[in-house]
Amino acid sequence: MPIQNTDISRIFNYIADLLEISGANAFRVRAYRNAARTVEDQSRSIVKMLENDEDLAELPDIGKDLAGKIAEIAETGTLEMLDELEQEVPGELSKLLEIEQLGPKRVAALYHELDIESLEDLKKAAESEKIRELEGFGKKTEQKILKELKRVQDSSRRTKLADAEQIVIPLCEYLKKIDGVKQVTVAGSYRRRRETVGDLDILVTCKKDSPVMERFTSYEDVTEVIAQGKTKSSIRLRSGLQVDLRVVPEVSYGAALYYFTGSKTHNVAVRKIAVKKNLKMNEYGVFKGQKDDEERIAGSDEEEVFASVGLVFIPPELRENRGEIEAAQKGKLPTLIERDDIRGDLHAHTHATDGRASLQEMVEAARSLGYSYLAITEHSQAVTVAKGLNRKRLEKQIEEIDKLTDEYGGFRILKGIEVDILKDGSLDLPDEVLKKLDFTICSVHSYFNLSADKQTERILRAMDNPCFNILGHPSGRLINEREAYSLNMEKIMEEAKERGIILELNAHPDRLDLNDHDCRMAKDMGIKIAINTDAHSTDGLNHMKYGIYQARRGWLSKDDVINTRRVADLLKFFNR
DNA sequence: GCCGTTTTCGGCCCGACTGTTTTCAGTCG
Repeated sequence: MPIQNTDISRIFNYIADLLEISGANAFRVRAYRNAARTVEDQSRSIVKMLENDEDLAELPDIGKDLAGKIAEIAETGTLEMLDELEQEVPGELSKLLEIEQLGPKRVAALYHELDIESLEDLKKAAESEKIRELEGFGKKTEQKILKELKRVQDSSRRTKLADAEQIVIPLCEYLKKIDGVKQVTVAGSYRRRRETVGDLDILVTCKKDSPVMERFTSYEDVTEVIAQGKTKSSIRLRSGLQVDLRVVPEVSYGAALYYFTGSKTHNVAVRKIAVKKNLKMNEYGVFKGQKDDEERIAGSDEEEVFASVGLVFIPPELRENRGEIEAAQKGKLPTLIERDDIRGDLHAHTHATDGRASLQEMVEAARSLGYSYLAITEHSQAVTVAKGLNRKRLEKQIEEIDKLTDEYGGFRILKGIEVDILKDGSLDLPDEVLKKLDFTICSVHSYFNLSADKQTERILRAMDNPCFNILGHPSGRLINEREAYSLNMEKIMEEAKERGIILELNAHPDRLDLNDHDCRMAKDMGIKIAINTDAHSTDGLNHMKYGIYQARRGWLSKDDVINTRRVADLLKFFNR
């Protein structure tokens, strides 16, 4: 198995943890974390870059030393320096940092004073009430640690965006109704539309005497009040999700929204620009001048904050420090795709297979969304659990669609199939019947555990078939449930580009497949994307927005996405 | 450990809340 970028970034983060616990210089620690981030954000394989003799020290936050360390990892899979570090600090201690309340200083104290080396040791010590005796600890901290240990075991998972939405919308409604509350906005990774959120950050502006904090911490869904102050409170909800509320002054609203939307690395990078311009930037605004004589030059809205450091507005989805700041400086930000750009959906099932609605119901639902086309794409016969269509049943559905099409003037029902890519790379239905369709989506639904080489080869062989139009949910991952199968995505994309094959961005909130990185890579390579809901019900068609969010995070414009086209232009992509 | 239009040393983002203190260190975002 070749060394992947994530292997390298994991090692760097791990080193940073251990260095932190060993009391190393904080900026040295940060250097490792910054480098980990840089490596993770590369859409190309670092090992390949090395093979091409590229100088890794030219990457941001990677200098001569870390470039050498990356080369060592690429060659040996590990680092001599790490072995030495582990002699000094037990590696298990890095896991203790995942416990809230425990940072490097406390972990070091637990190790030196109580010989705690693992989560298990920690639990024993807390249960026997030894931790409260340590200097800097106390009874409350000990109890919080026990609680945290339990929570980490129960679920350390992030919450899917769609699930967070279910929780946050009623909470915001509740907050808006409280006396004196003016604005309520969810910031953080939720506003950046990350596929999962760790916690929720809500900002409010309100009149001075508003009881918003008290009402927030007494919301009916609260199981724990983690902190409560005048401007900041944190609660935990029944779902386990943590929610932070910040009350901010109106003159600072834009600065606070910007600050708490993040991402952290984006904010840090922009604050560095501010420092260079002799400005100070924080959640209260952008300030000019020295401490005693400060002047606020921006803060009430985000545009103003951006402008104060010479940037145009950067959409929240792009704020990940992946080149958006440089693009904004040069005026080269992409015009991101919007929900209204979508003219139709190219992936839907009916109750002929595992869908819940009839053909007619699905078509009606698509029409009511304002679409001008909908493709029906059932599973093929190999997916027996979904009653996948064989040749005969597919031909029957083709007839049905033709009949229904006559009834719906102006709305186009496209004839498609989600045909299985079999283990050997052949397609699950004969070409003669596939040729009768407007297009095909080809997907992997079996043998997820092949080696990267074999899986890649399998898909490439399928792509050799001239009936192959769209690669469905390309990585196969299910968020929080199943990892993507091993795959050389870059190779797949190169070949897709060559053959005019479209990649799907499956909009189902459990899939969001392609992910944001891969969308960006596809765009950079000039590959077109279809954003599809894979709807199994009329409601399922509404998942389109999640696909749009992910597409925006992947820098996609209207032009990059084929189902923003009129049907006549769309069909040209299928070359039939 | 990285970085550089105050450039090879000396910086490196900044503020709120908590618990354990008795003025602040540690942690978090």
